[in-house]
Amino acid sequence: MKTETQNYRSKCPLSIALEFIGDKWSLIIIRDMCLGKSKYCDFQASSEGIPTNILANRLRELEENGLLVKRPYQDKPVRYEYFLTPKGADLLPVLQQLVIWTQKYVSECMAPPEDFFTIKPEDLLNRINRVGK
Amino acid sequence: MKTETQNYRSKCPLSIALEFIGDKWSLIIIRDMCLGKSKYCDFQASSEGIPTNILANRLRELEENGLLVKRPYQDKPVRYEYFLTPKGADLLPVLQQLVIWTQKYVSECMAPPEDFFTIKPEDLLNRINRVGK
DNA sequence: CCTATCACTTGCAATAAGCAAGTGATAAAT
DNA sequence: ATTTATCACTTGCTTATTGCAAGTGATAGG
Repeated sequence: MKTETQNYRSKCPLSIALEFIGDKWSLIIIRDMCLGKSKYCDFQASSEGIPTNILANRLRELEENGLLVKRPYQDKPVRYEYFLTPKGADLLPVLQQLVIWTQKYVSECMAPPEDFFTIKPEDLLNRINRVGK
Repeated sequence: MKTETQNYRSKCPLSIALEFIGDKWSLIIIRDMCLGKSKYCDFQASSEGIPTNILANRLRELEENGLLVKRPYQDKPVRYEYFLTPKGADLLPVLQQLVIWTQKYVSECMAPPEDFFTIKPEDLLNRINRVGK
C-alpha cells in the first residue's frame, strides 16, 4: 500500500494502482463497503477472517489514500463508520471485472449478490447521508 | 498467490481472484505480456525493477495457476518464452479498469499505449503462433 | 462489582520481499 | 586457450509484512 505522497516505483498507471490496492485485503474491505457494510465489526465478520491489526492498518491506509472517509456514529467511546469516497467507489468496475474473471475460470466460487453487476459507483456514494444505523 | 489446488480462504469470487493476482507483481508481469513482452529479460527490464528471485517465482506460480505457458525458444541452454493463456489474457479488462481508475485519480501517471483500451483478450492469444522472437 | 462488547493496539513468530552475489551453460572476444 | 560477457536463474541474508493471540481502555448491562 501507498502511504506517503507521490513516490511511485514507476509512473505506469497499472503499477500505481497496485500500490494502492495491490494486496490481499484492501479490495476485500472495498467490496464489503460496496455491499453496504460500514463498521469495523462488519468487516471483521467477513468470511475471509481478516486479522484485526491488518484491518485497522488497512482502514487507516485507505483513508490516508483518500479511498474512504470515517465519521463518528457515537461518542463515549467514539466509534466510526467508514464510507467510500468517489475515488474508492470508482474501484467498483475493477471489482466487477475481477468477479467476471473468477466466475469464468473458477467453478467453486459462489455467485455475487443479484444486483452486483448493475450497480454503479455513484450508487455507493449517498449512503453517508442516510444517517448512520 | 494461490499455488496448491482448491483451498481458498472463502468462496467469494473477488477473494479468489486476489489469491491469484493480489500482490504487487503478478499483474505487472501480465501487463508486460499484454504489451508483447515474452522473455525473462524483457520482464526484468521493466521500470518497476522486479527482483529476479520474485520474477522467477511469479512466472512459476502464474504457470502453475494456468495464466501463462512457457515454450522453449532455444536449447543449449534451454530458454523459455512465456505466453498468456485465455485465462491470463482475460485479465486484460481488469487491467483496463485499473488504468482508467488511476488516470482519473493520479495525475502524475503516464498514458498507456495508444491501443491499450481497444485491444481485446483474444488479440493476445495468437502471439504464440508467430514463431519465436 | 463482575462480565461483556467494541475497536483497537501490542508482542511475537512465521512468511514473504528485496538486495546482492553466485551459478552453469554458452557464445564471443583476446 | 583464456578471458569476458550474457542469460536465466538460484542462494543467502536482511528487512518488512502477515497473521495469530492476547491485552487495553472505554463503556454498558446484570
